[in-house]
Amino acid sequence: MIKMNKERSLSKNQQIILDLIDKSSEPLKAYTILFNVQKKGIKAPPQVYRALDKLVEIGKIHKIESKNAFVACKNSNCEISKATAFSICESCEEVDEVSDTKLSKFLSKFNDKKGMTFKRFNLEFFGLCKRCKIK
Amino acid sequence: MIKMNKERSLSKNQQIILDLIDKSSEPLKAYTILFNVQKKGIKAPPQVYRALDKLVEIGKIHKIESKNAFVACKNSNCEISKATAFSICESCEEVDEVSDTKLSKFLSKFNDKKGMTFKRFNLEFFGLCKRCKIK
DNA sequence: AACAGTATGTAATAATATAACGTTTTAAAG
DNA sequence: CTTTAAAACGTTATATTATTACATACTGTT
Ligand SMILES: [Zn+2]
Ligand SMILES: [Zn+2]
Ligand SMILES: [Zn+2]
Ligand SMILES: [Zn+2]
Repeated sequence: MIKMNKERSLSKNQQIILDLIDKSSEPLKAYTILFNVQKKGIKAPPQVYRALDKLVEIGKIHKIESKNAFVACKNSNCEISKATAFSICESCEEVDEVSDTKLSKFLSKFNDKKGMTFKRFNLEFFGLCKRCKIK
Repeated sequence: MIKMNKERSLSKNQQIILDLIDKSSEPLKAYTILFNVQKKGIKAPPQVYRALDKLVEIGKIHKIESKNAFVACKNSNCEISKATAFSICESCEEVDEVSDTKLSKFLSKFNDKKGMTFKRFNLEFFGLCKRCKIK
């Protein structure tokens, strides 16, 4: 069985939730999402979490683990959720997806001494953004 | 109780919880810890979380963000919670602290294009460990 | 039409984490 | 030895994040 459809079409709930995350300037938490889509008929946590799981799986969004929050992938050529890196400002909480070829190459090629095979990584940098440094 | 160097001495609860994490072969979750120290008089979540927060702060343990679990630092020369990297087996869930000079140098020197100053990073690699690859 | 896979709606509950108190211990200064 | 401030403690309640379980409906393929 070969799957050919490259451009999977999203389901209704998936699209609603992706739209919300996409237009947000900051990472959104699951229950913030829930609150904001209740008027569209998504009323319960499992509906949100199921859509989030799928969107993460297909690489449309990423989870910021240290914040339990979700951002849209800004990086259309980013390998599907396999190699993610973020910069997080500890003052204003701004989150950006880092896309740096050297960085992702270095990490994708990185080999463990213990013979482990890496299929995926997630990297979170913390610090102060340009604006917050000035203050 | 031995403390001969100028290291900060831990409080009673901190020591109990560090001991438990230290002798565990796997990351421990907060409520697993709570359950296991109740016989020692630690009865409520805040007691556990307070000790965990402090232990993370002083670098004795690290939080595995993708698992909401805690491991002891195996790397006595690791910069205090500033530069952490872990390998996580997706099959057996084994977690190891990666200590690789090239990796930590590369990441500590990494500079954002947007002018952000990084003070800290956390990296989590996912894949299959040696044993799980064979199966 | 039959089937398999995916998605949905809903209720209940589990798991993770913090707020808000007041009290006690610790360590350092006077 | 007192005073004092910071850190740690104990306790109750509550907030936040995430999953289980089950019944139903939609999707595309044979
Ligand atoms: Zn991305
Ligand atoms: Zn900032
Ligand atoms: Zn360490
Ligand atoms: Zn394994």
